[in-house]
Amino acid sequence: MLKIAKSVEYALLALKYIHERQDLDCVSTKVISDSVVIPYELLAKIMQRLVKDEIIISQQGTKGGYKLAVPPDKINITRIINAVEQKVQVTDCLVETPTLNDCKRYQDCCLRNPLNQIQIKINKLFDELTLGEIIQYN
Amino acid sequence: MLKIAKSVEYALLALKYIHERQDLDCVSTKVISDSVVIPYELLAKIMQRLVKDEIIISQQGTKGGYKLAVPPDKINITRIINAVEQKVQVTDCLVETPTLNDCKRYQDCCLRNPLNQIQIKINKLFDELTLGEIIQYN
DNA sequence: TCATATACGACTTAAAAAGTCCGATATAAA
DNA sequence: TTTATATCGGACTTTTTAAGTCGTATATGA
Repeated sequence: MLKIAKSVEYALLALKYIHERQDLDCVSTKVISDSVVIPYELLAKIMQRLVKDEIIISQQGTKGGYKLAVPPDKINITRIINAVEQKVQVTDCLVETPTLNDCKRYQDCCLRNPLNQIQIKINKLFDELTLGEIIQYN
Repeated sequence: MLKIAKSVEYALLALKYIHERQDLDCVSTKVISDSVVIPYELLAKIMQRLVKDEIIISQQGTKGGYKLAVPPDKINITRIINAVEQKVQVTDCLVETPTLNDCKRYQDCCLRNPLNQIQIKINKLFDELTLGEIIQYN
């Protein structure tokens, strides 16, 4: 439990790789997937999500690829997570106005409140961590 | 991603229920599963794990059941989580001396270090939260 | 116009979580 | 001492989610 999705790890690794190759105009999915060892098709999908969220900029066609849209220390991990994953919750019933569908015992669920506190604190951890801090290792 | 296992939620709910029924000598799995609405067989397994970790005390046979082994504010959530779940890690490769089996890119994995920092902070959140604090709601 | 890219959706497979079943042992009470 | 009601413990099945794959369309530099 409490596991970070592979797609988030792959996104971080790919973003690091792109940053290291700033000298190049852009880096292709193929090159990244070969270098970092990430399944090509999967990485391709992740890259597209990062483009949508304007974390990277794409260049289509031959000699195409991606480059960072923002310097690494201006991007926090929350933004990357949200770009790549949809369900990022400690428990399912942490929605504004839960119904029986979201929380079987929503009328007197003693867990929702404290778990929400946990959720807020975990979110804060990722808010305060930037891509720049991650990629400084190694 | 980052989801808390149902078994942990069930454990917390069950422990709360037992605490509320301190007046009784002990509470059976049947009564808890009916009251809190948790699948009986699943809860039975969870209760056994809580016994093994000496969070609750069991009384076998007719009129048997469980009671808390310790007051709720003396049990932190980490202990409950560890009793009930085995794999509680942000990423798989957070082991002492990772091999290629644990981490495909362990030789120059730039993620292990920062993710471990995250792991430590999340662990701290659960260390500092007691069952007493959880069950005070509602 | 061709080779090499990204874009996007649908699909399949694999792994993990959740839930079930079964046979055993313990024990209070009839 | 028998019976009903519990816990105990492992194996198993089902469901859900995550991970990975495939196919087709579009863009673009050489």
